[in-house]
Amino acid sequence: MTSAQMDKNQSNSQRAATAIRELIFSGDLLPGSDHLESELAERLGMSRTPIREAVVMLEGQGLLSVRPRKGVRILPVSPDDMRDIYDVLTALESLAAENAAKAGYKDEDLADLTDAIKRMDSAIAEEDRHAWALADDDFHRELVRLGGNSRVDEIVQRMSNQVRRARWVTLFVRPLPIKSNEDHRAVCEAIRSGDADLARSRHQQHRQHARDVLVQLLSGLGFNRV
Amino acid sequence: MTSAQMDKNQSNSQRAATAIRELIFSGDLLPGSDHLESELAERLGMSRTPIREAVVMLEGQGLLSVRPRKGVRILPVSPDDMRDIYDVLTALESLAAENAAKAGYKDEDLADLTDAIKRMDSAIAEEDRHAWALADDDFHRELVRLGGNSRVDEIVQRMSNQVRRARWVTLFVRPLPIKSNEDHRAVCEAIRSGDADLARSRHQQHRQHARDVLVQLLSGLGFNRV
DNA sequence: GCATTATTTTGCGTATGCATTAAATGAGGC
DNA sequence: GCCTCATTTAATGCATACGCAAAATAATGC
Repeated sequence: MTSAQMDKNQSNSQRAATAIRELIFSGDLLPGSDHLESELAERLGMSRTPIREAVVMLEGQGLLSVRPRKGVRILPVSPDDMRDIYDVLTALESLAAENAAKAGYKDEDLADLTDAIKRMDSAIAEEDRHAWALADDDFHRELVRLGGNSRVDEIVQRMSNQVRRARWVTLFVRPLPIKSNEDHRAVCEAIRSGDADLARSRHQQHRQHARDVLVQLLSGLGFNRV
Repeated sequence: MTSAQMDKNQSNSQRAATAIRELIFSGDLLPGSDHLESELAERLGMSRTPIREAVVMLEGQGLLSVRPRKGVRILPVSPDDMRDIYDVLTALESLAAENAAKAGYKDEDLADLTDAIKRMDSAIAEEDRHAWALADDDFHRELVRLGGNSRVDEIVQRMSNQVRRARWVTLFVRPLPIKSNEDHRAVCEAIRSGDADLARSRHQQHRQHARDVLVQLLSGLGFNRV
């Protein structure tokens, strides 16, 4: 899982950034925990300098905060945070859906999107939640890409990363997301037919529902942070 | 204008970040220009280390990009970029307006908002475009604050910074924004009366109009970058 | 025994030097 | 005259070192 391959031509700072990100997502660095720069440096086998740069980057992405003399703190994500993040995702992905519908894509342009839907279908048929999650990610990423707004792309990516930590809750506690696929298909169809309003509203509804389910779940199960 | 006051207890990295930001906004560092780290270090009277950290931060905010051996490039903002940015602002500020309306604020909570509107009114009466711009900024910032979503707040701030560079175009070339104030008042009223849908749709319309005017202006005047 | 001060420890911010490597320059062949 | 390859130049990425300030610990007075 930890794909720590030595990509030759990228800086140690970048390697450090992705490595620390991985450590956070994998749960190796728990939310709320503190870590000294020197500790991370030793752990990743480099000096403090690239670690610091990585930490500055990750702080900008909202994954951690540097607290002088207390180490960097891995930021927890509360249910309220999750609601905020989902609201941003809802707004921006809906915008992407709308713009994608306006762009007049042909069927071949939507190949990746329909493929992702297909994979979600078969994943549901086999009750393979992990495969479903991967395909779902692909769907959303491709949708945003089709939206053609690079800043939306970037922000959505950032927010998705923060949600990813609660993935195992969304995956294994909630019921199999069957209705979800109807939504995906509807959004895709609206894009194909160029109905921007429908694409937007349908995706918005889809995301809002997902948000409600997740927040309810997290609060109900007593998670105050993830 | 260059408020380079020596705030005693903040790091040089942070000072460097704000200083470089100022240099960009003030036009001292022109869009598209390249600057060596050592040059910036000397200019700000510190070593390269804090400069590098500042540069990493600003790169994360989309203001510049580090291009190894070519120096940091101040990123230009094309009309297309401007459209993308305005679309993000539209989506997120509309969300904020909606949430603000749902929050059930009392009149006193909306004091800052109405105050900003008042200042815009008098600024228009006196044809003081600079004062209007300041009040307009305040209005939008306060609106987003009332939305109560910290991530929306952060992202909007970031995007607004990028727009700010084209401010002089929006300010002095376009006609006096009289209609703009009607919009602001309507949004404020919708929030007061708790009409979330109206608040959202009205603000969306307001922003989309602003976007169209600006993009048209920039393209028409032959600005390919700002 | 507790509070308060003195001392030590320790983590961070920054400066500096060096090795790496991309760009620039020059030499030589065509 | 122009293209190719070797050489030089120089900016960066990184490691290291050091001083300072905050936290932790010990010591002293009450």
